[in-house]
This record gives sequence, structure tokens and C-alpha cells, in this order.
Amino acid sequence: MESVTSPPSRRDQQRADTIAQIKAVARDQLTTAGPAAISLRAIARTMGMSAPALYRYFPGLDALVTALCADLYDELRRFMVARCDTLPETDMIGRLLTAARGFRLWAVRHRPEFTLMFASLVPGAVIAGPGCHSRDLDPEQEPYASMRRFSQVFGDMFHKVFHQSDAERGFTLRTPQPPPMTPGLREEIQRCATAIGADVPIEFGYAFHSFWIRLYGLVAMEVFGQLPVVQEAEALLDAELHDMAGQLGLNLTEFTASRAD
Amino acid sequence: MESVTSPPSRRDQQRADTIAQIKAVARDQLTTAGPAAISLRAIARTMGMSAPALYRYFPGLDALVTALCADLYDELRRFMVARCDTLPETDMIGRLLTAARGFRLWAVRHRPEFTLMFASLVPGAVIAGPGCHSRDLDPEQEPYASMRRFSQVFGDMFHKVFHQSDAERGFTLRTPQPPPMTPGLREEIQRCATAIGADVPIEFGYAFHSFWIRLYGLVAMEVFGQLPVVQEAEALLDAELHDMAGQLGLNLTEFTASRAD
DNA sequence: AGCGATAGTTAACGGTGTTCGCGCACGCGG
DNA sequence: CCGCGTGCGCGAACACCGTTAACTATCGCT
Repeated sequence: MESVTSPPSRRDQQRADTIAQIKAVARDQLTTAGPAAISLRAIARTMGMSAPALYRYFPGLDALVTALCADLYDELRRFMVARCDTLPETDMIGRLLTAARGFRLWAVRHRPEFTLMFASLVPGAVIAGPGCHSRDLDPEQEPYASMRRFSQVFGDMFHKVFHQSDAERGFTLRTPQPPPMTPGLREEIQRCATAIGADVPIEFGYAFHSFWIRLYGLVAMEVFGQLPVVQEAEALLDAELHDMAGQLGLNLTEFTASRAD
Repeated sequence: MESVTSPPSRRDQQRADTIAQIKAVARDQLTTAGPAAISLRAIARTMGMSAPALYRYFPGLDALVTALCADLYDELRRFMVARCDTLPETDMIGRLLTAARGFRLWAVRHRPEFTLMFASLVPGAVIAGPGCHSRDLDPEQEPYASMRRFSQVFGDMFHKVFHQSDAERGFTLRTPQPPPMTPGLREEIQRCATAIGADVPIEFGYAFHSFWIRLYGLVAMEVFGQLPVVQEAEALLDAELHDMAGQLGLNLTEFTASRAD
């Protein structure tokens, strides 16, 4: 709540540069040797500094990893929207497909990063307990803000594709038939949808949620080496996307074919 | 290929007991403080031993974690089949549902274990590279044998439910319509299905594979704190199972209702 | 010009995996 | 039943790791 943001003084600039360099070196360690290999002493070594000096910039290793993780969410989001922006605003189906394929592509190109982001959140944060993550989960804190911005990408797209007219969309959206749900589940799905800005009826809320589960499951299994189909993973993603589109009344082959005209 | 298995001498017995104790202590560390907290020195400390002594039983920390991981796959499999065995042999749909719910239940009860098994395979094994895991992946080695035995549970069930008669099954199985697939994908899905012993047509091969992706995605997201719907996760699993059953022509509500008679 | 905040240093503590070399003692074979 | 050998455990040591404390020098602003 600073009413006056002080101009970035010279020191602040150098400080920002150092922080960026620290994160860059950490990112390199992550890419090269995996999440467990991020080491303060090694970072300091390659930067020509002494390890305790890094504590001027981060309160500890966990904080560094958390900040790096936040950057990765932003990078992934930017990667996805950049690819989507090559398509016209009205082609929301094309943008959704591009976002999904971009999600997988970034993940398989950056397996260690994906592991850090989606399978631990923070080292040592997966400790047991129903509330899962033992970290402070102030929902406005740094990793969560980036995660929400990332989720927002799909949320906005779902919202838009639903509120498009059939003419803009290029096909008539069919209301999927959701399975029977408990009242509590219906309420929570509705709440999650509105929280993400996707103001849609429950049938679409469930469908979109289920689609996200399928996309996440496919990508996570591929990255973690759990996917039975491993060589044709990209083709499998396309098949799954076809299948999901079909549940919304869209035949993707005809769609892309007619679009190609 | 030992033609004569030497009788378990007294020494071998003690050795086996020590190995079991080491893994038990490691398991306790994993459950209590997460995968990163498994420490040889701490294990030796609580066992009243010295750290290098453990090297008489495991060539290193990675080997211990790998062996522990293999045990966990067996434990998960046993948990699932034990619950399935409370149902009659002919109720394959009920067994499939029980197996899926058991998979989730074990995962949420053992989050650190699940993380170790399904999101890293072995610490430091997620290093970049197209072939993913940098470990020796001799498919008959210890972690992979247990993984295959685990996968076999679902594979057998899929095989059986498909080859059941409609009378045994209690409903007429509808052939799902798969999305268009590339020839390579069809071939690989077929190959994976036969490798797991599920000799089924491609339509069911794709459906079962997709079901496994959805189940894995749902459970992994819940364990890793990535699921939007977090409070009603169990109800969400039931909804997803309803949805998947519906794609095979089975209305689950009627099914379980008639079964309850 | 001087003062204070800031960035950097070295030393040290406790922790980790791993290797080496030694000794002891226990269980097996004669 | 007894000795022998082998497997077992130990301590020391090396190279890492995160983190803290005390201290210094330098840079920037007043």
C-alpha cells in the first residue's frame, strides 16, 4: 500500500540485476542437474561470490526456489499466450488447443522445471497432513500469485469460448451431460469457476475441470515417465483433445479442415 | 539362474532382518518428513549403528530409496487387491471402482510415498533429456518389476471386464468411439495393451488408457495441491468414475442400486 | 565531507553421502 | 567342538551442503 513508489535508485538497479543473475544461475542448475541440485554455495561459486552473500538477496534457499518457481509459472504462461496470440481473437477453440499443446510442449522441454512447479511446489513442502503444503499459503504471496495468473489463462479462455456466439465460435456448443454430483461438489465446482472468472453453468464447469485434469494427467505422466504410451505422446495429446472437443459437440477434424481454407 | 537355491542360513536371516529394519526406518522418515529427509546418517543413528555400516546392505542412498520405492509399489498393489477381493470375482465393475478408489485413498493417506513413487521415481532421476530418467532402465530391474506388477492390476481387470459376457457383467458393454488417431499411436496403444495382457480392440485400448490418465491426473493433482476442487475431492472422483463408466454404456447409479439388492 | 545503510568477507557449526582401513566376533565347515 | 574366515561394524576423513555471526569496506545520499 505504498502511495508513492520511490524512483528506482542506482542501488536498486544493481540489486535487481544481482537477483536476476542469482535466479539465472539457479535456473541453470535446475535445468542441468534437477531440482535437488540447486545449491547456494554452487551459485555463489559460479558468481564469484561467497555463499553467505546470497543471504543479502534471499532469506534462504527455500525463498530462492520459491521465487524461481514463480518466475517459471510466468514463463510458462507467457510461452502459452505468445503462441495463442498468433491466432485471431475470435478463434477461441484454436487458442485453447494451442494453449494445451503449448503447456505440454513447455513441460517436455523443461522437465526439471515442471517437476519443481507441479510436483513439489517447494522442496520439503509435501510433508504429510490433510492441508498438504506446510508452507504459509497466504494466497496473495509470491508463488501463488503466479500460479493464479497461470490458471487464469485457461479460465479466461473457457469463459470466452462459452460466451461466444455460435457464429463467432464456428460451431454450436453442445451442453455436455455431467455425471451425478453431490451438492457439495456442485457448489465447490461453481465456486472454483467463478473464482477463476469463468462464469459458466455447472455442466461446463465440470467439463472444463475434467479437461484440465486430463491435460494435467497426460503431461505429468509423460514428464514423470509414467505414461504407457511414450513414443507417440504428442499424437496422444491430439487424440485426447479431439475426444474432449467431441464432448462439446465439436468435430475437430472438420473444424481445423474448414479453418484451413 | 541358480538351479539350487541354497537354504537360508542363519546369517542370511539376520541380514534380511537388518535390511527390513533399515527400510522401515527409511519409510518412517519418508512418512514423517518427506522424500528429501531420507538420510543414511539419521537411519544409522536411530538404529544405533554407524552410517558406513549401512553400505554393507545398500550400495548407496539411491539404491535404498529405489528398494523402498519398489516396496511401496507392492504395498499399494496389495492395498488395492485386498479391497477388491472383498467383492465376488464376477463383479468386475465393482472391482474396478474399488481399485480406483483404493488408489486414491492410498495416495492421499501416503502423500510423501506417492510423491516419491510417481513424481521422481528416484531422487535425482528426473534430469533433463528426452529419455527422461537417467537411471539404468533395465526393465527387469527392481523398481520396474514392481511397477509392472502394479500396472498389471488394472491391466488384468480391463482384460477381464472386456471378456466377460453381458450376463456376468450385468450390463451390455458399449464400444466407445475413440477420436481419430495416427497409425503410430494406434500401434503403440495396441502394443501397450497386449504388453499388459489386456487383449482388447483399439477402441477399448484407447478408452482404458484415457481412463488411467484421468485417474492419475486427479490423484496426482490432489496430492500435489494442484486440484482446483480440493475439499470435495472424493466426490469428484466418484463423479469422474460415473462419467467414465457412462462412456462404456453403464449408468453407475442404476448399477450400484441394483447391486445393492 | 562525512555518515549510514548496504554488500561483501571469513570463520564456524551442524548436517549430509561416501570411501578407506582396521578389528572383532560370530557362524559355518571340518 | 574348535579354529578359521568372512561378513559386519567402527572411527576417521573428505567433500559437499545450509545457515549464522561478527566484521569490514564501499557506495550513495544528505
